[in-house]
Amino acid sequence: MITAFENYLRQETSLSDADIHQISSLAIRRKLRRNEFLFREGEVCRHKVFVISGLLRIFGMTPDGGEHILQFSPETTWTIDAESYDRQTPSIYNIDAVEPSELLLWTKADFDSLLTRIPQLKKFAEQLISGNTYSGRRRLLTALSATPEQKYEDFVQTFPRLLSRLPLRMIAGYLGISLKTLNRVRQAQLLRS
Amino acid sequence: MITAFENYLRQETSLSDADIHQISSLAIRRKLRRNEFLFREGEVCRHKVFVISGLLRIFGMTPDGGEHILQFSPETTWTIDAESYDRQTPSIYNIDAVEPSELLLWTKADFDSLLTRIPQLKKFAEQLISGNTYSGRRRLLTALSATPEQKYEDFVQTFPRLLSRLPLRMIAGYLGISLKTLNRVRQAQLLRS
DNA sequence: CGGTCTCTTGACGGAGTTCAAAGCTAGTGG
DNA sequence: CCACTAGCTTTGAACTCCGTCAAGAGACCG
Repeated sequence: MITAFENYLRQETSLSDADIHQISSLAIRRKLRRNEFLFREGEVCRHKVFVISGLLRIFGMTPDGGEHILQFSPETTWTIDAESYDRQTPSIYNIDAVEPSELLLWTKADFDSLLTRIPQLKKFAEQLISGNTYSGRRRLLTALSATPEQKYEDFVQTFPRLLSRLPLRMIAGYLGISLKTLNRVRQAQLLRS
Repeated sequence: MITAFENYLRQETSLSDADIHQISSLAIRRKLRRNEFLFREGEVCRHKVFVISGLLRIFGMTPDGGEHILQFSPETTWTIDAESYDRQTPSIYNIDAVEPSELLLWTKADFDSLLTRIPQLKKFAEQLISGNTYSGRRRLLTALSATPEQKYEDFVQTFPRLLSRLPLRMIAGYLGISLKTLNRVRQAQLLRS
């Protein structure tokens, strides 16, 4: 469990074993069942979250119950509502588990102290945040300009691994199209091949 | 011109006059005419940009010539393709001037050295970047979930000052709807009041 | 003063949404 | 481990709303 996280750090960073140990020693373990919420809109996001196994999603809800998904977080990725976490203000998003998941959590206080003590960790964290910002921007452009076909094609290219793990209605909720349209697109794609 | 920038820094930060002077002494002045490009997709974004006066936009182009606008930058704001700037890779976006504009530019080398020399500037820059990321995320949610009416209403609330300065086709390009639909929405809104 | 860009409007076509029903799958609980 | 059920997928029909095409009037700039 924890070793999965430590291996991840060894692979992705050049942190020392001592540092890695220090980081994971402050982690809180947590499991989520399928469909269980990590937190709901209105609450404050109090933890950094690393997904060891499983799959989370962060999404917003419309008054009529529609779910619009901003991001999926499969194993060996981080997730969080950065805005709520940084400012400690109520979040407008929800996070729940698409699959049964194992998580590591850090309180903001703990993680902040790690960031000051381990500059290399800070640099790594900043890289991750930047990458997230960039892909968010690309995604906004796609949302504004692409047809449903292009959106789906884009999704398949970007997340081939997730395709089989997600209910179609979530893919639709991620792409911002209706389930019906998603089916049409997939139908058309089958005929082409 | 430059004083406008220095006043901005005095107001928004607690930087010393010496620091402020150091920052502005490395700035390059630049003017853009209406519709003039700051850079085009395929080029590398080599400068930090502060808008003293005027109005810029950053946008992506579709093969058929459609312009999809990611962000407007009026006076006393910063703009940039962060992804291209940070990694020094070709950008997929364009930046041009909606109005005649006066800019300050810093090369990446110069600005990086300022960031190391003036920690407070670094902190300020990080705040700006975060804020940008957060609003980008909120915007993605809107793009995915809102109706044209809601998108327009949202725009009016968020940028009341920009409304009269922008051609309608750019507002449409920002909201991801057609000019025709935008007109319909505005028509309906007139009738309601 | 000419020309380009902008805004507005109309008609039309079609793509996407909504509603509904049916069969199937997979997760749950006994 | 099996049976049941809730949820998922697929499909159809009808409709709505948005986009495309087109034309004309007006505003602004050079």
